[in-house]
Amino acid sequence: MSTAKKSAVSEGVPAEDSRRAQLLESALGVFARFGYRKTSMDEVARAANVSRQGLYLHFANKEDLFRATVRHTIGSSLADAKRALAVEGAVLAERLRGAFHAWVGRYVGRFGADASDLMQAAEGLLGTLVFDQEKLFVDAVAATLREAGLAAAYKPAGVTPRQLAENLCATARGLKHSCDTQEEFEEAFAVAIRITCAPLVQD
Amino acid sequence: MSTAKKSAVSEGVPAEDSRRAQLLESALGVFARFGYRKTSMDEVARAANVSRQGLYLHFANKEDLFRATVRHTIGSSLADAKRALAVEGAVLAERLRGAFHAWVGRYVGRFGADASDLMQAAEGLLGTLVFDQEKLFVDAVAATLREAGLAAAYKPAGVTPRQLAENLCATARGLKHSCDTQEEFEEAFAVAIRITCAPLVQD
DNA sequence: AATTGACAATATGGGCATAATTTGTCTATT
DNA sequence: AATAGACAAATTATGCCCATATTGTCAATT
Repeated sequence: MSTAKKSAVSEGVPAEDSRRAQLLESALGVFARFGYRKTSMDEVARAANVSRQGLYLHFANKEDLFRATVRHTIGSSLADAKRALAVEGAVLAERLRGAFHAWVGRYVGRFGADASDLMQAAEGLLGTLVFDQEKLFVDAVAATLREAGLAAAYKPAGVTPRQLAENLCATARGLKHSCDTQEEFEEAFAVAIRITCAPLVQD
Repeated sequence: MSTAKKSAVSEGVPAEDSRRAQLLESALGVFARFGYRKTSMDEVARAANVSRQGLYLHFANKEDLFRATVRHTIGSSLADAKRALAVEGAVLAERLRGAFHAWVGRYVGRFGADASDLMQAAEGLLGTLVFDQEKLFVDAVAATLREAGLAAAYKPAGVTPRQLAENLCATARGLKHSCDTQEEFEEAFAVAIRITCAPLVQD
């Protein structure tokens, strides 16, 4: 569907797509601060250093902009998370740290009080996409835990890798609500990882 | 301060205090469903099967009723939790299950959409009481974990009993937000306990 | 100790007109 | 490809009035 121009650059990424990505990053910042309802196209345009009409040149309307923002954000979050999980030569704990940083930690402390309508808007405009992507994230974490040998370590306790992954997600969710800053979150979640990976520590 | 009447009963609990406790239990149900703002004294009175004036006979006003409700609820939650942690002849996992049931699980699924102002009201009318009690809960859990020998098991991983306790609290917080029913919460938290207690399982 | 009925003072919610903002779409221009 | 200016339509915020609900406190009663 996308009009594939010939302006492909060294990286293999069309210039227009990286431009679009810049706009979406700016939009994410504004949506996170003000929520869907209280975010105006003008505010997004100013945050992205473009004119309001420049926004409409890339996105049909506010709904379209929001859909694209969520898709881009959650898509790159999942991609970054999977990349972190696959890093060669890193111990499990470090890979988990990177994955959960990409998936949640990166966004802790960036949401304002009016942002409580974001989930509702996302569900209304994108259906089960967020939920689906979250399931894929859990899948990826569970697979990594299994390959790292945690399945055997937790077998006696009757806990599956999937349950370990879901438990880490639940902990991250809780910390997201109780931590004010990103640093606080990362530090507390590092503990959660040490706890989960404890059976791997040779003593 | 309390006018100690001579109507002490078999249990050693004055009849008026158990009456008061009944009123507070009813009040908790209403506050949980409707929040502080949208709860009326009339609603509480009807839920407790007393007249509205009967309520004012026990509590000076709505603020007083709310303060007493929060104090009673959080106080008995902490007491029940400590009791569960001290149960003789129960394994650690079972004691933790009881403690977190008394502290959080018991209340999962009982809060309505309008209840989001409860924390704010509690902070405004009771200061740091809720926060303080939560700290005491963490202390109690941490002490139990230490006595159960988890400190030694997690020493190699560099995790203290207090960090284990705080991590369990974070997980409980996350599950509270993602679980719709109490059963769902208890089941998921049982997994969290198995993970935390895994080092104790002899294999 | 608790209930009923009643009361004034206050708080809250709905409706409505108006002002202000925002949206989406034009043009003309660089 | 992007900007600026302008525009009508739609949405949202604001102030006000009024009806209703709620609060806190009476006195009378069981």
